[in-house]
Amino acid sequence: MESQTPVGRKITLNDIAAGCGVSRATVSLVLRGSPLVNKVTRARVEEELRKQGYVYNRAAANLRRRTSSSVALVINELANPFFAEFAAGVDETLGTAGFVTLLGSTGDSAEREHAVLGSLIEHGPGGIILSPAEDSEARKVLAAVGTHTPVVLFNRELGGELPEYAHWDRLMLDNERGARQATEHLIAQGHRRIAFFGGHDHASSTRQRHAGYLQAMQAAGLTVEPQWRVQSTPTRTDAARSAGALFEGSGTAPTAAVCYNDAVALGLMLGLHQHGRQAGRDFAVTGFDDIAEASMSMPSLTTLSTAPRARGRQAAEMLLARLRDPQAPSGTIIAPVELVVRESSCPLS
Amino acid sequence: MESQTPVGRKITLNDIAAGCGVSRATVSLVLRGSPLVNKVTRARVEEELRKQGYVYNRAAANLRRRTSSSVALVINELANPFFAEFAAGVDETLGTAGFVTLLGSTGDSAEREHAVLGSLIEHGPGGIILSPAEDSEARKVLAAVGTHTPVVLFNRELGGELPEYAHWDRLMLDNERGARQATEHLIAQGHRRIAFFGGHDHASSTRQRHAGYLQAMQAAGLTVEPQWRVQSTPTRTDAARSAGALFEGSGTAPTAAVCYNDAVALGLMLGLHQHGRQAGRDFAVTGFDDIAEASMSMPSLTTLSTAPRARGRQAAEMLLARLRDPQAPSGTIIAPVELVVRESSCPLS
DNA sequence: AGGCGAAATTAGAACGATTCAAATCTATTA
DNA sequence: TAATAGATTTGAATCGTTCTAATTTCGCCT
Repeated sequence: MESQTPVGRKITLNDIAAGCGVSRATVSLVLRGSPLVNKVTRARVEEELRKQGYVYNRAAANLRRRTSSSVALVINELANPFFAEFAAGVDETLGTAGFVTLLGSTGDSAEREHAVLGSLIEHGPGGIILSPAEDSEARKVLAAVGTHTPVVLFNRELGGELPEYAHWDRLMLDNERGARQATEHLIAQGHRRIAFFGGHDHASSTRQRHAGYLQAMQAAGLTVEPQWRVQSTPTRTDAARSAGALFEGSGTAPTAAVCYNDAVALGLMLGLHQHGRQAGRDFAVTGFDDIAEASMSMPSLTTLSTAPRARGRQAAEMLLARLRDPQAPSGTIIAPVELVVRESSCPLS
Repeated sequence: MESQTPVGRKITLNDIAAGCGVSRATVSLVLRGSPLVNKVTRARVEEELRKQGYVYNRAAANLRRRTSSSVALVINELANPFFAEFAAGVDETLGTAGFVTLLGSTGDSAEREHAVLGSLIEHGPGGIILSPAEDSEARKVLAAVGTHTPVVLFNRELGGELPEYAHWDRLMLDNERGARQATEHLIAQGHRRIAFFGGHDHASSTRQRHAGYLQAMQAAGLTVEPQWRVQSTPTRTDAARSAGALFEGSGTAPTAAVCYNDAVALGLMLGLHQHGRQAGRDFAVTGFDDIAEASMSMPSLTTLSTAPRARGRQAAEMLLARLRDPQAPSGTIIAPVELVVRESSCPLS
C-alpha cells in the first residue's frame, strides 16, 4: 500500500498532472468523466488520483463556473421537532441532488435572522429555504438576500409587502382546511358547543385556522359564543394557564375545543383537569401538527398531520425546480394536512 | 433612493473599483477595514458598495487565502430532538465565531455517512463535528475525510482502530455513570427485576450504558436474566414494537427498565400499554438525554440530563480551539450527566 | 511518403478575491 | 527647491478549477 502520508500540503490538479506527465486540463476532464480522454490515460490519471489522495475543490470549481452547489436553510427554531424533521427532509433531498445544506438557526428573532442571512449569502448559496421568524419583515429579508438568490418561504408569511420583482416561491400548510376538518369531525361526534383555543390572532397561521373553524361552524348552522375564543401564547404552559377562560362567565360552556396546535392542545388537556373535566372522556380536544408526542399522550391526541419531513423534501424540490428554471412563474403550494383521529376527540357524552 | 435594480449580473470588486475610480486593491482594503486607506476614499468606496448592492464572495477570498469559513456538522439522526438541540448549539457558537455550518444527516447509516462526508469534504470545511452512525468505522471515516481536516467526535466512538497520526478530539457523555445512577435509583425504588432496553450492543454508547447498568445490578447483588436485555433501533417506533420481548418466555417478567435513551423510553411506554402495563404505575422506566419532551410526557420521564445544547456549544468550542492551534495535543472530554427524577420511575407496587 | 480527418491533449485566460512590492502622492524640512 | 519620510494607492501574481481554441498525435488511405 502507498504511504498515505499523514501530513502535507493539499493536493491539487497540478500535483496530479505533474505526477503522471499530463496536463492539468486532461486531469480535469478525467475528473468530470469526459468521453474525450483516452482510456489508457484515464486509467493512469485515476491511479494517480487515488495514490495521492486527491480531494476535489468544489469551491474553486464553483468560482470558475459561476455555479453553486449549496443551499441555505434558515430555520426559526431548530430545536422544535417539527422543524428538525423538516430540516432532515430538506437535507435528504438536497443531498441526493448533490447540494450541501448551509444551516442557519435564528431563534425566532428577526434581528438574528438578518445577521444569519447576511452571513450565509456571502457563501453564495444557489438558493435559500426560509422559515421566517415570527416578526420577520419582507423588506429586511429582501435587503439581506438581494435579488439574485431564489427563496422558498416555508410555513409563515413575511410581514409587509414584497416588491413584485422578487418572485419567491411559497410552501404553506392548509391551515384553513385542516381546522375545518377538525371542527367537522367534532360536530360529527355530536358536539355543538365548540371553542377555538390558543394562538394569537395577529399571526397569519392562527387567523387561517380560526377561519376554517368558523366556516365549519357556520356551515353546520351553529352559533359561536364570544367566550369560546381564547387566545394564548402557542406554548403548553400558557395554554394550561388559560384553560379556565373557557368556563368563565354566564354563557354555556363548550364541550369541545379545536386547538391552535398540539402544544396548546396538550396544555389545555392538562388545564382541563383543574376545572373538573377530563379530555377524551367529557371534553373533546383536537390539535394541529401531529408532533411525535401527540400519539403518546394520555389520551392520545386527535390532530392534523403535517408530515414535516415530507414538507422538507417538498421545499427542497421546489427550490431545485426553481434552480433548473429560474424564469418559471413563481408559485405557492398549500400542502394538504390530514386528520388523524385518536382518543382525545371523544363523542359528546 | 438609488434604483435597486431587481436583476443583473453579480457585483464584484471590479465593478466597485470602476464605479468610483479606484483600484480593486483599494476596495479590498476598505472591505477588510484596513487602516491604510484614506478616510475620504473609504467613504467614497463604501457609498459605492452600498449603491451597487455589493455582496462579498467569501468563497473567492477563501480560495486565495487558503482558509475556510465553514465547519461540517454530521449528525446521525437529526430528527431526534437530542441531536437537533445539539445542532442548534453547534450552529449558535459557530455562527458567532463567523463560521457557517454545513449540515449533513446520515440516518444512522455508515454507508450514507461515508457519502455525506465525501460530499462535505469537497466544500473544504475547516473542520468536522461528527456524531457517528451506529456502525461507523474509523478506517472508512478517515478515508473519507483525509488527514488535513480536524475532527471532533461526539457521543459515540468509532469502530476499529484509528491510526495514531490522526489525533481527533472527542466529546463524550458519561454513559456508564449515568446508566449506573438510573439503575441505582430504580433499585432504591424497590425494584429488583430490572431490564436494559433498546440500542444495539455494537454501538459504543450502548455498551457503556449497559455496562453501567450491570455494575449497579451487581453491586446490589441482583442477578440479570438474559431476556431482560432487549435490543432495538434507537427510535421510538422500533422501541414500541419491541416492548413485548420483555414479557415473552417463561422467566420472570421485569418490573422496571433502564432505557438506552429517551426516544426508546417513550416508545417503550407506548408499547407497555399493549401489554397491559402502564408506565409510572405498575412499571418503572428511565431514559437518557432529557429531551424537551421528557418533562412533558404522561407520565413525565425520569432521565439523565445531558444538556444537548450546551454540548453542541462545547463541541463547537473544541473545534474552534483546534483550528486556533492545530498542534495542540488532542483530548477527550467526558461530559457529566445528571439524574432528573420524574414520574415514570415509580416505586415497586 | 504525404495527406487527412478524427481523436486526444494542452496552453492560457478566466472566475473574484488577497497580497506584496513597487509606485505615487503629501507634507515637511534642510 | 530638492530631498525625504510617511501616507496612500496600485499592478500583477496567485489560489484551484474550467473552458475555448488551438495544437499535436494517430490511424488509415492513396
